[in-house]
Amino acid sequence: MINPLRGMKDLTFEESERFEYIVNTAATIARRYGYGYIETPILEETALFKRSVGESSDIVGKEMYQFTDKGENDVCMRPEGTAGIVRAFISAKLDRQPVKQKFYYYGPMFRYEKPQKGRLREFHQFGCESFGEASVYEDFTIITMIAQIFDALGIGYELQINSLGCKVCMPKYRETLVNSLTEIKEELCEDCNRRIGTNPIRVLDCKNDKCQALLVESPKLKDYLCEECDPEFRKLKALLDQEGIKYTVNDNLVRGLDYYSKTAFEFVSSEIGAQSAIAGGGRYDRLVEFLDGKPTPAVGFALGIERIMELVKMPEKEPEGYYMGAMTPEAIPALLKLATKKRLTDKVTVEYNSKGFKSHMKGVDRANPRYAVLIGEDELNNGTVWLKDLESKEEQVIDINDL
RNA sequence: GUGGAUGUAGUUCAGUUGGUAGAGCACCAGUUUGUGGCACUGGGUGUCGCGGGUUCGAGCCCCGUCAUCCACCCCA
Repeated sequence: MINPLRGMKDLTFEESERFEYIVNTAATIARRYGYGYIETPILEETALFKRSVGESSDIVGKEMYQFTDKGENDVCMRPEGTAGIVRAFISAKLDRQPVKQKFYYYGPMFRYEKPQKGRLREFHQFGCESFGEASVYEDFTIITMIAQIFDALGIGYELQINSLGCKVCMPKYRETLVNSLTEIKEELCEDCNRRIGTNPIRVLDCKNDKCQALLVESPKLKDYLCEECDPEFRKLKALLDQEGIKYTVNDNLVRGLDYYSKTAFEFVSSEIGAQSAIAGGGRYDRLVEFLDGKPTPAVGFALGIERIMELVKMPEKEPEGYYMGAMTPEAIPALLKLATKKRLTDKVTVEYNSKGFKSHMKGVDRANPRYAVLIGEDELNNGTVWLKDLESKEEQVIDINDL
C-alpha cells in the first residue's frame, strides 16, 4: 500500500468540508474588501524566495523543497505565498501603474519540517496582499478584515501587534542592538550568537529563558521608532481601540520573514497546541523593490487553514435533495431519467441496486435527503412514483411526470 | 535536526508469567418486497507497522527500521 508522504494529508468528508467552508468564508469577506482572486504557480525559481523571505530565515535556510529540474533550473515548491504574488504583480508590470491592487489567494505551501500538531509539510494558506496603499489605515483595515473572518467562523483569538520600523529607524536601532548584544555575547545561546551576525532582530524572539532574562535590558525597538513610524503605530492602536478590537503589543513579535516592516501582527489561539499562530502578516513596503519592481508599498497576511480547521464550528447540515431507489430492476431506467431531470436543480442520490423497502430506507438515512422517491412494481406499471417528504413525514403516490 | 510516547479489525481499544487474537461502535445479511432511525438473530472483515533475532512456541522479550502523535526549534 502506498501512503501519503510524511507530513502530507488527504482531506475527505468532514475535513474537506471544513476546508471549503473556511476558504469560502474568507474569500467572501475578502471580496467585500475589494480583493480579487489571484492564482500563481506552486513551483518558482529558488532565487525568488532567497531574495524575499531571506536566506537567514529557517524557511529558506533548511526547509525548502528545492531541486534542479530537467532544464537545469534551480527551483522550489513555494514555502509561503507572498513572494509569488509579489513576483506576479511585478511580472504583470502592475508596479508601473499608480493603481491600487488587492489580491486574495489560497493553496498549498511546502516546508520540509518535522511534522507535529498544526505543522505539516504540505499545508494550506489563505492570504491577501494589498499593493500601492501606504496608509496605516490599510493596515488597520486588513486587521479588521481578519477579525471579521474569524468572527464569521466562530473562532476566538488573541491579536498581537508590533511595529518593526522602516528604512530610516530600523538601521539605527539595529546598530544599537548589535552593540548591546555583543556585550552580553558570551552568555547568550548558540543560536542567538549566530543571529547577531545574520539577523539580530530575531535574537529578541529567542525562546530560551536564560536569553530572555538577559534581553530584558536590551534596547527596545519602540523607543527607536522614527517620526513617521511612531505616530503611525499610535494611530493604528487608536483605530483598533475605536473599533473595539482587543490586542496586546508584543515587542518581541518580529516575524520570521525578512521582508516585513512597520506594522506586524499575529493572531494566536490557545486551543490548538504549541503551533498557535493562526494568522500572521504585516507591511512590506520594500519587497516589491527588492524583487526589481518600482517601489510600491504593500501590506498582507496569511492564515493557516489546517490550524483553523481544528477550531471552526461547522453549521449544521440541512437535509437536501432526493434519494431515488427501485424495488424492481426494471424500474431503474425510469429512475435514471427522472434523476437527470431533477439534477438540473437539485441534489440527487440514486441507488442502482434494486432492493427491499427497508434497505432503501437505510440508504435514505445515510444520504440525508429531504425527499425519498421509490419505484416498485405497482408504481412502474402505473407510471407513478412513491414520494415521501422526510421532514413532514407525508407521503404520496404521484405521476412520474409531476415530480 | 533533538527528545518522549505510540503502532493489534473500517474505527476506538483490550490482550495476564511467552501457548497461534478479542470487545464496543461501524459495516453486511436476515427477521420484513412496502414504512426508516429501535429491537432481535447471524456474519470477523486481521501481513498484530515492517525486517531480523531469542525460543519447542512471539502480539508480548531483544535489535534494527518505518510511520504516527506530542514537545523543542521554527512558523500559518
